[in-house]
Amino acid sequence: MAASITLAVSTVIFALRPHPDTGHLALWLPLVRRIRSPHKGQWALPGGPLRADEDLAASAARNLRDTTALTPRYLEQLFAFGRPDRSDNRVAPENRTVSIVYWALVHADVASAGVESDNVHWFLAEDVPTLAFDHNQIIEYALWRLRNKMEYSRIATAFLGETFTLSELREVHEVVLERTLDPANFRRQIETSGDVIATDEFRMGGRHRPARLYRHNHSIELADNGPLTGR
Amino acid sequence: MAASITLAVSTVIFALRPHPDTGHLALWLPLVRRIRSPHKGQWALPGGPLRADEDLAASAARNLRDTTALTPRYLEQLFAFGRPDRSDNRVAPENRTVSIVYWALVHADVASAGVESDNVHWFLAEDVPTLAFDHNQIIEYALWRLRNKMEYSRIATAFLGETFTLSELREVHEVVLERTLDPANFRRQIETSGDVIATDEFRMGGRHRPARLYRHNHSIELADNGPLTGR
DNA sequence: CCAAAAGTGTTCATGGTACACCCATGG
DNA sequence: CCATGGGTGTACCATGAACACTTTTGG
Repeated sequence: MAASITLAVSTVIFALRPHPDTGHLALWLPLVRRIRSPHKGQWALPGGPLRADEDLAASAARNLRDTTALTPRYLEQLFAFGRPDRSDNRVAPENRTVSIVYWALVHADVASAGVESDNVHWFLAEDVPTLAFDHNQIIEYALWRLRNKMEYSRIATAFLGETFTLSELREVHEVVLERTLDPANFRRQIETSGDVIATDEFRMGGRHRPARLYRHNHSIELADNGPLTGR
Repeated sequence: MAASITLAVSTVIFALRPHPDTGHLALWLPLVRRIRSPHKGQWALPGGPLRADEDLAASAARNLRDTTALTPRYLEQLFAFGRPDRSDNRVAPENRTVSIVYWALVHADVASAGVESDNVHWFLAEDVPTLAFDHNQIIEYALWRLRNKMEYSRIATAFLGETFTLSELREVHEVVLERTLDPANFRRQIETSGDVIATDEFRMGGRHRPARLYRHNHSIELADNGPLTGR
């Protein structure tokens, strides 16, 4: 029997939701339970074979929609993983899988939290179990890319709604980067970057001065991917 | 007949050699002539199908060795290109190819220049002809990544031999970035980065003060690819 | 001595960091 | 009134850009 190579697309999906213990925002990601061998029953990244007439990014977006019922606010190719031994398939060792992995940011509102089922579960990024295949390493790499991009692009707004306060935007940075940021300096950096636009509205209700709402500047791409923009 | 997806690996290979007109260094890359349909006779990136038991990076290195008889000084995955229509194959429209593209830097010494044949030819990066498939766009993207990485990593040394002067290193940056750099400031930036180590030797022979030779610091990776290092 | 590149010193602008301080709201 | 986060001002420091200047070779 001839050896065959299967091409699959998987997606690492990130969202911010409150931490169950502290109540502060935390990074979450959804995983799916494998329903067949190999690694049947283990948790894994959402994904599946690339369809015959489907673009790579479209396949990632479809997997994302199927598992979370959400639309990605940001979607980018992460890496193609193809070590011959990564499938670890004792059943058919002459077959291997090459996975083209995307990573996505979604805005997880309350509604989307209810999409969980027995086979789909959201995990804290800091508390991911042992996964099928090399998916733990893939998530590590996706986290590294997310943190890198958080520092020199405007992807943070993808976690938020249409309008947001600068405190909310700062909290996104703080949660992802795992360090506190000076509110005064953060404000100035964001304001001079031109990435956000001030509105006339304010977030009222706190026991403190109302915070101005901003919206993000749609005329600027979330991240500069050079000649690949829009691909 | 069922639709099938072919998985191929291609490589964008960069080297620096003198420009035929000006004599200054310039960016070159080797292309191969396609010997079969589609696009038979046109120039294209070196590459081919992934072998059954071959790692992705190993496949790229093999393509590189076959076309240039060289070993890559730097090799990194660029992107996976998979638009369903990118093959433009009128013969078998139900088949498509997904290409995982790598990019490489090689040190092109005199010997390697003789490896050209009727089916392998080095082109100036600024003067690449119309290529098969979407390979022109792929090269544009590889150039963008090369220029980006040149500014915040130490890949420039991959173009040079074991020892080099700071002028030579600066010229690599200048040619790739297409702008001149202040020699005094460049020197200080490189020296404080710790990327290179001064030797006791000097490059003699010019009608000017001899230049100290440096070698690169092997204890630092050429580029920080995070958890993917060594993969 | 001159030309040319190697190498050093100094100044200035910019951008980030630390932190003091005032503002506006709810309670 | 107080507590709390929103928002402003300012001083300091590190980094990089610009450029004058000295050094060492070959011719």
